[in-house]
Amino acid sequence: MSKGERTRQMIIEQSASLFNQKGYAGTALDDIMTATGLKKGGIYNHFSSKDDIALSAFDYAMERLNDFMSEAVAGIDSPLERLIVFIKSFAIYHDDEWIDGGCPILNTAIEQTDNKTNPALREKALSALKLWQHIIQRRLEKAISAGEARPDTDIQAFATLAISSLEGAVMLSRIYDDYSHLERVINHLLDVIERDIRLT
Amino acid sequence: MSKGERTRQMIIEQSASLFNQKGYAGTALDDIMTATGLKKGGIYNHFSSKDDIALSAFDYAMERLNDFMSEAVAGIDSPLERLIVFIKSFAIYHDDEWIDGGCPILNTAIEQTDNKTNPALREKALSALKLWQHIIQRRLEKAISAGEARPDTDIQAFATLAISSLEGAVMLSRIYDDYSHLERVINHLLDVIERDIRLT
DNA sequence: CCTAAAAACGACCAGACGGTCTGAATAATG
DNA sequence: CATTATTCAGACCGTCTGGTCGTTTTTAGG
Repeated sequence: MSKGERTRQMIIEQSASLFNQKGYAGTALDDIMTATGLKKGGIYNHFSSKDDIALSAFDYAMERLNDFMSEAVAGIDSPLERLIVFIKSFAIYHDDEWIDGGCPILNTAIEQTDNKTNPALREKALSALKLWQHIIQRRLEKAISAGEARPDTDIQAFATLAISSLEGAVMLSRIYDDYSHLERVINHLLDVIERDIRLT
Repeated sequence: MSKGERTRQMIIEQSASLFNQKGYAGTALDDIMTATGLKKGGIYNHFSSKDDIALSAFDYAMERLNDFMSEAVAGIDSPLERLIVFIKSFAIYHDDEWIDGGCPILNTAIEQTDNKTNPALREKALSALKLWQHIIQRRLEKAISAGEARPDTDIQAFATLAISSLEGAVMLSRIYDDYSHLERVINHLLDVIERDIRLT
C-alpha cells in the first residue's frame, strides 16, 4: 500500500467516525482536518468533495460491518443458527463500538430521509437496509428448506421486526447509555425464533 | 391571540416541520425565513437564537403528538385496551403526517446522540422517550391490577420492545416509502399482547 | 384619528463554510 | 543520486452561517 493509499484510508476511517457521531451536515471539513492532522490540500488531493468523503466513509463502515457479521457466522452450517448468531452479534458489535455513534445505517437513513439533501447517501443507506432484509429472509428460507423452520413462517414479517427492533434498540441504548435495552430486544427476537419459527 | 403570538406560533410550526425533515444542523435560518416569509429581524423579534427556535419547535411537536395520543385513547377505560390503541395510533399518526420527516423523537435522538452539539435538545428527546416508556409501563401495571394482564408480565421488556420496534419501523417505512413495515410491527406487538400478556 | 408600543425590515457583521490552486516537500523510480 | 511524480501545505476565494441593530411599518387602545 503506497503512502497515498494509506493516507486516503486514514482519512476515510477518521471521517467515518466523525460522520457517524456528528452527522453529515454536522461535520465540517475543519473537523476532518483536525482528526486527520492534514490540511485541506492534503485531503482534497484524495477526494473531490465532502460528499465524496462521506460516500467512501459510508462504504467503509458497511464493509467493516459486513466483515464483522461474516466472521461471526463463519463455520456455522445451520441456517437458523446463523440467523441467531447474526442477531446476537448486534450486541457485541455495538459493545465493541469500533465506531462511535451507533449504527451508521440508522444514522444515515435518519439524516437523509429528506431525499433532497444528499440522494446518493440516502440510496446507500437504503441499499444497506435492503441487503440486511435480504440476508435475514434468505436465512429463513434456507432454514425452512433444511427442515429447521416452520414452512408457514412469515419471512417478511420477521425480517421487518428484527431490523426495526434492533435498530430502534440501538438508538434507545445509545441515548439512555444503557445497553440492556438492546439485550432485551435480542432476547425477545430469540424467543420468537424458538417459539414460532423453529421446528422441533 | 395577538398578532405577535400568532406569528411566533407560525414560526414554531414551520420550523418544526423543517427541523424534522432536514435536521437541526441541516436547517439554516434562511430556510426558516423562506418558510415563514419573514426576514431575520422578524424572527429574532420572537426568539433569541436558532437553538431557542429548535427547543420550542420540539416542544410543539411533542405537545401535538401527546394530544393526538390522548385523543386516541379518550373514553377508553380498559388499561390494556388503552395500550393497544396507543400502539395502533402509531400507524395513523404517521399516515396523517401532519409533520413530515418521521418521528421527531427518533430524529432528534439520532442527531443529538453526540451530546456535545446540543445538550438541551438531547435532553428533551431523552425525556420524551422516558415519558413513553413510563406510559406503556404504567398501562401494563394498571392492566395487571385490573386483572386484564398476567401478573408475571415483563413490563420493562415489553416497553423497550414496543418503543424500539415502533421507532425502528417508522424509520424503515419512511426510507422505503412503504408503511407496511410499520403495520407488520404493530401486528406483531398486538400478537404479543394477545398471546403473552392478556389474561383470558 | 392619533399615538405609543409592538412587530417586522433589511443592511450589516464577523466568522465558518466548502472548495481551489500554486508552490514546496516528499516519495518512488531509474 | 538525479529526476520525476506524488503528496501535502497554506494562502486565498466567494458564499453562507447565525446573529445584531437602527429604522420603518404595522398594530392596538383611547
